[in-house]
Amino acid sequence: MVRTPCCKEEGIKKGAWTSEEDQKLIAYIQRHGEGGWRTLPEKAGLKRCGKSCRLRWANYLRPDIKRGEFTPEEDDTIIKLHALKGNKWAAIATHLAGRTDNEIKNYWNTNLKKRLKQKGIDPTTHKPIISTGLGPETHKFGSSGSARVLNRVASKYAVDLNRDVVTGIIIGNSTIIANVSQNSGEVENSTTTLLNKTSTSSGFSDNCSFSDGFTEFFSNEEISDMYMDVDNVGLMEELKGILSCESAVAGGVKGSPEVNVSDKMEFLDSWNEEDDLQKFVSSLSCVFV
DNA sequence: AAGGGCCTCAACCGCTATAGA
DNA sequence: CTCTATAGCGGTTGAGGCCCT
Repeated sequence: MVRTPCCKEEGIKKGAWTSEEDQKLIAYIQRHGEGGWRTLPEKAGLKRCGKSCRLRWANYLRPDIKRGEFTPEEDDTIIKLHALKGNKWAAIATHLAGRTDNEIKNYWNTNLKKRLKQKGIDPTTHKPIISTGLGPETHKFGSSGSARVLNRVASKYAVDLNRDVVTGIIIGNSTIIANVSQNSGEVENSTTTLLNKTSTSSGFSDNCSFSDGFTEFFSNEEISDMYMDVDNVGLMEELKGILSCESAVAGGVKGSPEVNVSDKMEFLDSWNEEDDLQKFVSSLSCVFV
């Protein structure tokens, strides 16, 4: 099979952009907006292929691009999101305002990957590289587990997850959860319990495993494919595990009432029928949409 | 000062996804 | 439904700068 070349024309320039070329591209986009990359070079008077123009604009010339060093907070977010999504640089970039996928990818490959290795963490699996001899230390009921259960419930009852809340759970950002929680009106105890747990659990601590493939968080179809055959027993067990986890500390979500362990267990004891799960889904007003 | 090795990051390449005819 | 053009993504490359000997 013969591939269609990216740039048909001869005499197309490659390599580093000159400031003159940059100015031409900026001026053209300011006048006509983004898009139409195929025809843009000719119209803008550039001897470049459209793809090259798009990349130059997206990765370097766009006015909203943030320059300079990555902050520790950004580092943290990238590591967490990489554990969650893998090498989905564009998806990761959507969580870092002003940073491009290319920039994040380069930064990961040149800095963060090494840093994780130095800490004894496999940058691909985000698990410790050196075995303790006692088997892998993973948190069954960390935030990843909580989010996984939400996925399973969502897929079973064909509802969509509120991405903001789930993202908050995944990256351990209680502010996101709290904001959405407060905006969604009254939140029942079950929601509060789960959010308290998920927002204050070990989350992305060193021994928390993220090898479960959480890219599915953001597509209900993907979730369904993976979890359609999950039975209620498994769901109930995981939910019970999350809600009864001893390390859970209530009060992680601002403005949420604290929930004590006996409350949780009383709540769980009543969960024996399929429609209890359905009630659970409808009660999680700020998680499911 | 020279040059070799390493690192960074902009840019390219190949592929897939998507829209529209 | 099929085909084609275009956009977008992720992996890879290579120029240039820096550091060390």
